Amino acid sequence: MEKQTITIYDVAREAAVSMATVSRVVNGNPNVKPATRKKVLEVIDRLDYRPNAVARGLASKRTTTVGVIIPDVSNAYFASLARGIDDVATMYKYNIILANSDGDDKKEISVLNTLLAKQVDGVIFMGHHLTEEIRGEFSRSKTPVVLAGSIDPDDQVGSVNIDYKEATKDATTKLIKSGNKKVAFVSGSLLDPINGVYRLNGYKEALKENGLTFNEGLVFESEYSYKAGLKLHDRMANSGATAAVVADDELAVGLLNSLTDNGISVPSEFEIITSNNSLFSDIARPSVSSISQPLYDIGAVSMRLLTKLMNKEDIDEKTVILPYGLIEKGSTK
Amino acid sequence: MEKQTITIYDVAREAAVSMATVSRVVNGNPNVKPATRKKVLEVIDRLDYRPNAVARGLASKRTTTVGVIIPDVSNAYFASLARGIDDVATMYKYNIILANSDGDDKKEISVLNTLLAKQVDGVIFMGHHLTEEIRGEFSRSKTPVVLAGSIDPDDQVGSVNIDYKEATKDATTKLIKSGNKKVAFVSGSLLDPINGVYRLNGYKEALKENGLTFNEGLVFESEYSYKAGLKLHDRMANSGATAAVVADDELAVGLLNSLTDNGISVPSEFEIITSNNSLFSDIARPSVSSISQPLYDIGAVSMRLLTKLMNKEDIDEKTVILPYGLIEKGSTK
DNA sequence: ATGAAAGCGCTAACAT
DNA sequence: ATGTTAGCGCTTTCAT
Repeated sequence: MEKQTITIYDVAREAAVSMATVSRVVNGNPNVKPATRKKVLEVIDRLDYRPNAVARGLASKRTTTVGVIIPDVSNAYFASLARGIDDVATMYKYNIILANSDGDDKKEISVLNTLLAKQVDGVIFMGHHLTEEIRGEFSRSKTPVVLAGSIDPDDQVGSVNIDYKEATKDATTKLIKSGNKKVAFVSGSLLDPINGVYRLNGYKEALKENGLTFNEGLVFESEYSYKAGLKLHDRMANSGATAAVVADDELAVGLLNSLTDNGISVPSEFEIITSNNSLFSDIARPSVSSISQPLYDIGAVSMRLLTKLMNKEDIDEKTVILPYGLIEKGSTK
Repeated sequence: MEKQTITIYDVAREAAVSMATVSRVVNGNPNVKPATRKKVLEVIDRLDYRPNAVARGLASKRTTTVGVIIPDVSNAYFASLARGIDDVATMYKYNIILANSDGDDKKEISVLNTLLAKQVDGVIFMGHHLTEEIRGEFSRSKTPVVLAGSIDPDDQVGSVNIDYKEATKDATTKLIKSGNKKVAFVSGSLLDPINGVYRLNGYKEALKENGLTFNEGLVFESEYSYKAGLKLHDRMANSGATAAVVADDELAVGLLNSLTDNGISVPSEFEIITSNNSLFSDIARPSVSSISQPLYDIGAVSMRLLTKLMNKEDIDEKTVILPYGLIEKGSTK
């Protein structure tokens, strides 16, 4: 019992038509007489014929598959984006090949190359720091690319984000207005322009507009993890900060728990605003006030944008900025 | 500037060899004279040739792509499995097509069919209730299937899990030993054999061995979500339970927070043991004691098993049971 | 060790 | 409306 596959040819023979007609029926081409269509469909059903997408891809040069490069699916932030991407992909009859990169430059390149070898029709890239090398690969290839939740300093490819600068500015301002003179800025690598440029600038602007001077000692660069947050406590205490804007929820909750566990009361003695409004921020006690990002939508809109690019449709604006919010919960006064 | 692709033919011409030889070089076939190999590799490099995986797939009938059916990537439990799957897939030069099913029977079938149409070499399935229909599809297809964190009552396909029954029994026993006479069993749909058969039986055995009688009123069937957990409070209070074994961390933390918010002290007045030992259980205050499952490994081992199946290697045992643990944290005495 | 040639299963002109 | 016929880019016998 070998894996005997039924091909378009078998269907054509059984239905006494040409393969072209079968192909037309399968592809919904209107140029088929209803009676013929019916006959062909019956045979397809009877033979349980399933078009071979690989052959199709080779002949048509379209695979209806897009590549998704993600730092880590098991990270809640990216997983939300991925879910939005897949839902819209499905809606437009695409499948996604998901590839984890760990944000590693080399892996990103190698993964992109295998994706291109597989002839994906488009690529959605999520990452932190967009290296020159990967940007080179993007422009060398004719395959459309969209960045989801990631910034291209040169706007060469499509991208979907929120206005990180304004969001951080809002959060910082709120903290200052409530009386904090020393607000810490806690983020991931400053090499990521989202942190080092947008968020940091928003933070600085807020300080400036409120007559506070920027203090290097209040800038904390950290890994995005709960454990890293727990470790922040000592340095935070020494800095004299009484509040913090944090770029990541795990990090924020780690900081929160380490403060609380050390007898510092949040929000009365220390206020925190985080950035992703994830379940982590709701679960924590107190719950953590947060910027709210439409993560699912960022993914969904990225994929939608990519479908347009793949279709060579006219794009009004390939740099999309989605709205954000500021949710006040228990970690602010 | 059209997307002018260079093919194996271009390389063959430039290197003054046949396509067959280029193919051999690309595929690492040893039957090539070193000098020839070198010459070909130079041309490949110069022309920046990249083998077309689709053509390759059509000719060889292997796509080096596996399909992964997942209820929801944005769920931490499944995301961890997915990460393990992808890492091992990458290790063995496979890519994964990830498809969300929402655990919906219809979607599972349709997604499986598009995956098979794309000629994936294998499928990893994660789901709750394995319907007869999908099991039928599995057996009709010659494509190997492995279940990750999901049970096939008939053991027809490969699967990787922990011993849910023993784990639940251990957790329940611990709760009983610490003095609780009424321990609630909180899980997702009992239609999922993991819940309705394994976990529930483990729970019942623990009761029995400790001289307690099973009480229907202590069985809570719920959605796996934080919100659903929050809503459990009233029913839980009325049931008279003073402890609970919970099948999902979000659910457990929801229950925990609702109890705490209502003035019930955990663990002194109510004890909780959850099942996934995820970050949620660490973040919560008190942190939640938990069964620990090697989620990443379940994914990794599933994929490893699938590679063997795809390779038609001999399998010692296609039903793999991985070890679990019991981590005592703040929600138990 | 290398080449020639026949597909793989389908789409897409081009005819009719 | 339907059929014919080239490919798509590669792997894989089978020769040599």
